[in-house]
This record gives sequence, C-alpha cells and structure tokens, in this order.
Amino acid sequence: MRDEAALFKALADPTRLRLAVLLAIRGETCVCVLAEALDQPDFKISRHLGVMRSAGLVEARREGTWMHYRLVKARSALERHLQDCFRDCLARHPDVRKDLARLKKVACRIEGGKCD
Amino acid sequence: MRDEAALFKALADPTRLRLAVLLAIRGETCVCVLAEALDQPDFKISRHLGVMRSAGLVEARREGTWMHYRLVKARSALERHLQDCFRDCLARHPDVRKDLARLKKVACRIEGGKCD
DNA sequence: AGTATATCTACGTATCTGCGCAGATACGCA
DNA sequence: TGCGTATCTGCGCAGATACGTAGATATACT
Repeated sequence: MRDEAALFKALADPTRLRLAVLLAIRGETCVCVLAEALDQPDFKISRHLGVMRSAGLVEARREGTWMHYRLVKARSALERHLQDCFRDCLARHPDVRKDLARLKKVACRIEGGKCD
Repeated sequence: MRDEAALFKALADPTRLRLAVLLAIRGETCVCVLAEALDQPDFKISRHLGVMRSAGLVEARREGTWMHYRLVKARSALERHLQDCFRDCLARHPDVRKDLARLKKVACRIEGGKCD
C-alpha cells in the first residue's frame, strides 16, 4: 500500500494538484508556461514537477532548452481513476479556471502555434 | 484547491489509506477492530482516524466506550470518485485482503453478531 | 569561446509529520 | 465511589517537507 499512498502524497499539495489538472486537460506543457499559468516562480514549479516525476505521476521530454511534462499513461485502475478525477471533477474548480485563463494568454506568446 | 489537496493529504499515508478502504468495504467499524485488522497499536489507529476526521473524510459515532467510524457521505464529485477508488481499485490489493482476513477473525470475537 | 534562455539543484531555515510512551478521558458496571 | 475497558492526547524526538536565494547545468546561437 506504500506505492498507492505515495501516489496520493504526490497530489497532496495545492500546487502539484493544479499542475496535475492542467496537464490532464491540456496535455504536454512546458515548465515556463506552467509557471506563468500558476503565477509562481519557475524553480518552484520545476521542483514540484520533479517530485511528481519521482512519484511516477508525470514524465518529461526535452526539446532544446525546454522541458515538456505530461501525465504518464495510466498503468493501474487507481491511476486511471485519479486521472479521470482531474478531468471530470477538478477541471471546473475556480482555481483551475484561473490557471487555464492565464495559460491561454501565455501559451500564444511562448509556445507560438498552440493558441486554441 | 487547498481543500482538495487536504483531502489527498488525508490519504497520503499507508495506514490511513488502508483504513479508508476497510471502511469503504465494510462500513462502520470500531477502533479496536480496525486496530487488530491492521495489526497496529490502537492509539496509532485512533490518531490516524482523528486526522481523517479533521479532513472531513470520516465521521464517528459513540456507543458506550466504543467509537464507530465510517466514511462520510460524499459531498462532491471528487469525494465520490475517491470512495469509488477505494471499493473498485484498492479492495483487491494484497495488503487490504490481509487486513480483511484479520478483520473477519476479530470481528466475531469483539463485535459478536457481525460475522458475515 | 561567449552570451542568452530555460531548467534544475545545493543550501539553510522554518514548519510539518508520524511515532512511541505515558498518562488522561469517557463510559459502563458494581 | 472505585475498577476495567476503550479511546484519546500531550510530549519529545527523528525525519520529511516546502520555501527562497543563489548558483549550477543544459542547450542554442553567434
């Protein structure tokens, strides 16, 4: 039960939970965009993403100087349920809506094309 | 997002997660039965249940010297999803199976009637 | 090489956490 | 009132955690 508890622990922080929900909704996103979306310093976001990676919640892909993070493909029923939670229950949370609004503004400027 | 993270934090411990799953499967159960089911000292179980109660995850009912704990009725989609997790994904976990086996042995002796 | 951008990390600090021990509390019963 | 059972709680300790600062690393470009 240690692994399962560790999974919950990786989500037991407001910043990490917001990151998880954003990644669930938007898919792969780079650190600087996430940092602006959450309005928090990038070193802090980077560190939290590191924690989530150690817990096996997200994985990273490098592209030049940018690091793109995404949720891992769910490998268990628990992970599947949790990711559904992010999309189904938490996507409508006021905090997440604000994050998404900031994210949209910023994504055009930083990532160029992706301005859905 | 603080409340949601706090909910995950209440589950971010192996002991608490095992307790949550047992309560989800079996319903209302008293501290001493839970302590024997998890094979852990009762003051430890009591304290973890206290944490879960503060987080709004469980509620208690006194009956004589016994305290019976149960999961709260889910008040949000998130809580509903999480409780489904307990029953659907975690009930088959080896640790939980062992807990349930110990619980059955002990429930007859302690709670008398409830020997399903 | 040097510069710029994006990301990560070592350090010190403050706070939180889980644990066992011991004792307190609550209740039922004589 | 006193005793026994069940449960909770104050204390101190050891280890974990989150934070900001400052500096290190990685990559691209000139």
